[in-house]
Parts: sequence; structure tokens; C-alpha cells
Amino acid sequence: MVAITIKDVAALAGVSVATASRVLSGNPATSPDSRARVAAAVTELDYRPNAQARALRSTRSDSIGLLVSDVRNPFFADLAHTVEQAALAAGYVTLLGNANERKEQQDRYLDTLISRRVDGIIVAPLGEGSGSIRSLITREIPTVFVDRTVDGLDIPSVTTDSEAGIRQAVHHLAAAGHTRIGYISGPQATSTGRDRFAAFTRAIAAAGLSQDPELVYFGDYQAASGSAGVHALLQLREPPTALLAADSLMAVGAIAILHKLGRRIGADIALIAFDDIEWFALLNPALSVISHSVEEMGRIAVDMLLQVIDGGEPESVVLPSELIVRASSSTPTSPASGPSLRTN
Amino acid sequence: MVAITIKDVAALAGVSVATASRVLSGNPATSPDSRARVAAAVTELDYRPNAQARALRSTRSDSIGLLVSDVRNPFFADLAHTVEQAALAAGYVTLLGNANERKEQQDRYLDTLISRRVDGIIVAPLGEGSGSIRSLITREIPTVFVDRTVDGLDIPSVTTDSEAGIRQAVHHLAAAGHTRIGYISGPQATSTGRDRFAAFTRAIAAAGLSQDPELVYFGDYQAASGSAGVHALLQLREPPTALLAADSLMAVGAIAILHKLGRRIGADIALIAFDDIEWFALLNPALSVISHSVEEMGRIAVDMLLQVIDGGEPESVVLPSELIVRASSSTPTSPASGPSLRTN
DNA sequence: CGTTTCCATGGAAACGATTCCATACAACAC
DNA sequence: GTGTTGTATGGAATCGTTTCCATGGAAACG
Repeated sequence: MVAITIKDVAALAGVSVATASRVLSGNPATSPDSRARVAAAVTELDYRPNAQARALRSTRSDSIGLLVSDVRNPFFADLAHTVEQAALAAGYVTLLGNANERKEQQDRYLDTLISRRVDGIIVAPLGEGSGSIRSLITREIPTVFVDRTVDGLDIPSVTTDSEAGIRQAVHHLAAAGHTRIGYISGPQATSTGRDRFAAFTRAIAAAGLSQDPELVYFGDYQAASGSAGVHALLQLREPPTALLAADSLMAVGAIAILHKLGRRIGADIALIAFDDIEWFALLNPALSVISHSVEEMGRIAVDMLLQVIDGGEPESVVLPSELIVRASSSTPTSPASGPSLRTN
Repeated sequence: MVAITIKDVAALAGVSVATASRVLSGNPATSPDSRARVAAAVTELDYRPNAQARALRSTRSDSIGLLVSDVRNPFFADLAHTVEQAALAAGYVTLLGNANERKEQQDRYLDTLISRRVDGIIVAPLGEGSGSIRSLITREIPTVFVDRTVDGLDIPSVTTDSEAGIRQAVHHLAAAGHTRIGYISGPQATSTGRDRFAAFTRAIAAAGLSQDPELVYFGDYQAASGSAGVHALLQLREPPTALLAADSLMAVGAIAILHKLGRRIGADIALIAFDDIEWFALLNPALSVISHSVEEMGRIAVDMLLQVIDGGEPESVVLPSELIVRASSSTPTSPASGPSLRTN
């Protein structure tokens, strides 16, 4: 099929290419007659402008990039959905990429987004700011960090104050009598991994609980490392009686292996996850979580990026987190009356 | 910052623009000396080709579109992830869009993808083939339907044989003694909604179970309609003793409201969901599901689309489904020994 | 030595849209 | 009637890359 171009539209409407373009761009310097004729020609020919040609001439592509760690993680799936809807409402299409928690893939995707001349990029960064993250700065590409940041890079960001939620969680577990709390940490190559670990360390010290370094397992934010972490921690000479997982996917892995090992969550061992996933409340026992609003995060990230694209310099935003106590971290009850998560 | 173009690269390398372009495109008609000099210039200038300009001249954008119903649905999140990774391995970037189960948004997104001249589109279609779905055909844009199809459109597709899984589920529930099975149906505007409903109807008839039309609730594949469906079905004069939800998000909604109403899944009422989501097995009781391989579906869809892009005419593929029995649909046991999903 | 073939190169045109700048016309003021 | 201003239009240049086609030089062949 031969492509319909703006030349065909202009010819059918009986105007010049420049006038047709002005009409389609909403330029007011056009007569009502020209507008009507061009609109009729567009409809008759089912014409769609070529976005590549537009972007090439106009220096903007009306698209933004969003690079997340893994769209299968419900937190990032929700974030992607919110960002995409907010961007679409502002006239931008979102190009979504997955880094799979790997720096090489992060770099590859960022290069792709740069090559496609997206108007801006929202990214949950991994690593210390070398590679393609550095290129974003060098090229002055409008950028907003979401959820995570890179030390030393002055990029506007929207993140979570994990300190508050983690402090509440540790305090809650201490009040329930736990003295050895196992922590399944995120990767130290991510700011969230570092921040949440540091917050955990401070909260443990403040609560006067055991600071045995063996109580910390360094995972990679994937479900499998959640399972491996629980497995390692439960093999300690003095295993923890409570667990705190630094993200939802690792919590899923933790639940699966506790299930497999016949350990009853809530009764035998307490479990709290960072990130509130909708279905965590449907588990039995329902999972205690450190909650923050992923929707708000996504909306703010888009607002900030639009400001940066327009030449503004938005202030970074830190959102609150809070503990939501459910049955998985409540005081153990007697087996006869307590709900449990057991092997079927 | 002034943009670096291929002219700058050519000048620094001491070759013509045409030679620089040939080197970067991997054209063999270049000398090793030219290749080395261009490569060095690219590195020194941190040059990234402008993908818009490339696409404009070369008539291909090296991108594909994937339009799903809702990336928050774990089924589609997994599908998106698989498609994206398979496409990336083949040298294509994936532009991901959400229709939010709405035809206007489906049309809007398809228009956007068409405007961006993607090389092909994979879509889980909604509706009867009017609007922008029709434009895909008219413009002969390489298209593959995934999960769902449109009656009367001869587009290669990769779908699931839901009949087998649903027949197994109904048979399993009948063998457990259920005579009134409630069905939470997907929207009849989707082929999966229609097919699964028809399969359910046939399986019910074949098993000699109640074909009371009140046992069917027509939902919209969102969690809220799963809740509403359960609510409606449980208010019948003769409520069902077993439920079959036509997708995972509606099953989540069903679980939530059963939880809220204090109905014990597995003990008071059996529940089976179409689509196997990883965490369904972590519920207590673990959820019975009709399973099909979303990963395989995504890979096959990409393979098929690549064939269509290359001028091929791949055969449509129908993948199997099978029932996985877990505790949510097992024979009710006595309260003292049975796991349950209860209000906390 | 003359002709043919192969490899490599460079300049210009093409791709489809936007935008710059020159021009025409009508309305208004003096 | 003349000059100014505002609206509207059209042709050509621009955007960054690829590709077409012409050309030159070297090697192979008769």
C-alpha cells in the first residue's frame, strides 16, 4: 500500500503543504475554510502523520521513557501504569523498558531511549552513575529519578522516606518480644537497598536489639533471593524469630519457602514486607507491610519531568512510608485459634 | 548542548557522511581503515544516531507495539515482559500500551503506534474489529493477536484452548458433588470472554449440572467486577457452592469479598480461577487454577510477528490449558483440620 | 596494452513533516 | 489616496540519516 503523506492531504484539500501542516498543528493563522477542507481530506484519506518526520523537524518527539527494574514486580507494574496514564493525559506516549536489575541492560535501554530522542526519561536507577546514566547528564536530557537515586548526581527525584516505616516495623516487632530480627536486604548497588539497610541498622540499634551481622542477608530484589535469604537465616545457630524483607518480590520468595518448610507465618515466625501489594492482604495470615503510595509517586514523577522538560528545576520529593500491621507480625497465638500458612 | 550528528563524526574521522553511515550500518563496502576511524570518532563524540532520521529514510523503525489490556494484571505483566525481552533479542524495542479494557483507549493507542510507524503490532484485541483495529488491516501493518482474537479477521494469533481446562474444572467440581456452579464471566466484547463462557456452558450441560442462567455474572475482567459477581451470586435463592472466575484479576476480587463476608474458600465454597498467577499457590488455601503458559505465548507471538514482518504468513497457534487442583476446590473438610481464609 | 571486474568512496537526493520568510489582500487610520 | 497592521498563504529550506549513482583506482584477464 502506498503511504498517504501530507502532500496528498494538501492536494485533496486544495491548499499548500504548509497550510495543511498549520491546520494539523492547530496553528491559529489558518482560515476556517482551510481547516474544514483539510479535516475532510484527513478523514477521507485516513491520514496519520508520520511521527518520525515530525520529531525530526520539530526537535521534540512527544514521548518519554520509563525504565523500571522489572515490570513483573507489582510495585513497578503499578508505577508503570500510573506514569503511562499521566503522561498520556499530558500528550506524551511512554516507552517502557526493563533493566531486569542488571546494569548492562539498564545501559542498553537508556541508549535506546536516547537514540529515539525521547523528550525526557524517568528511571529507577541501578548502579553508581557511570555508563548511560552519565550520558543522560552529559546530554542534558530531562531526567527524573523515581524510587531510587544515585549518590552525587543532582537529579530531581521522588522517593520514599523508608526510615519512618522501618523504624515503626522494628519497634512493633521489638514490642512483640522479638530480639533477633532477620533482614533480607536489597542490593547495595541501589539507593533503596542501601537506605533501607541503613534504616534497619539504626532502628535495631535504637531498639537495643541484636545487631548480629549474620542476621542480614543481602539479596537482589528477585523472589529467588528472598527464598535463599530465608533459607540461610533459618540455618543460623540462633535463627531470627522475625523477618523483614526489603521489597515485595523477595517477600513472595520468603513466603514460598516458609510455606515449603512448614513454618507458620505469624505463629512460628513474623514477617513484614516493604511495599504494599494489593493481594498481600488476601494472604492468610494477611501480611504486614511498610506501605507507600506508588500511585502518588508515579504522578509526581510525571509532573516533575514535565517541569524539567519546560526548563524548570523542581524540588525533589520524599513521600512518607508507614507500617500497616496485619496478622503476619501479630503476637503469636495458640495453634488452636490462630490462622496459619501451612503446607497443603 | 549542540547535537552531535553524523556530519561531526564524518568530519572527525576524515571520511564522507556516506562512508560514515555505511560503517555504522555494517555495510561491508568499507575499508578497515575507515571503520576504525569512524569507530574512534563515535567513541570520542559519544555519538548516538538519531532513530527518527533513520526510520524516516530507511522505512523501518526497529520497534514493535504491544497493546495489552492492563499491565497491572499479572498475566499481562508477564506477557509484556516476555514479549519485550524476545523482541529486544531480535533487535526491536517494544512500545507498550494499556487499553484499560476500553475501546476508545485501544483506538487511541493503536493510532499512536501507527503514527510512530512501528514495524508491527501485537495486540490483545477488544471489540469487534471496527475503529483502529480496522486501520491495521487497511494499512497492512504486520499484526499478531495475542490471547484474544476478533471474529472475521484473518490475523495470525496465538491463543489458548480454554475448553479443555474449563471442562476439567467443571468435571472436577461435579465429581466433588457441586451441582450449582457460579461463573464470573469476562466481557462478551472479548473473544476470551465469549469462548470461556461458551466452554463453561457446554461443560455444564455435558456434566448434567444446573444451567440456571442466574448462575452466570458478566464481569469486565477487573477486580471490582469479581467482587460484585460474587456478591450477586451469593444472594441468589439457591447460591452456588462453587465459583469459576474467568480471569485472575476477577479472582482477586472474588477472594477479597469472600474474605470480607467470612466465607471460607475451600470449606464453604470452592473457587477456581482461569490463569495461574505465581502467588495464587501461596494463598491459604492455595487456589486451584486453569493454567496456560504465558511465557510461551509471548515468545510465540514475537516469532509470529517477525515472520509477518518478513512477509511470511504464519499459522495461528492454540496453546493447551489444564486444571491444577489445589486446596481451594478440594472436597470440604471439617473445620478443626481445614485451612481457611478468614477475616483477620 | 586494452578491457573488464571489483572494491571503495563521495555528493546529492530522498524520506515526511515543520518552520522560516516573502508576499498578497483586506481593513483601518490619517 | 497613502501608509500601517493583521490575517492568511505558499515555496523553499531544514531536520539527520540512508541510499542511489557516478567515479576512480587497482587487480585480473586476454
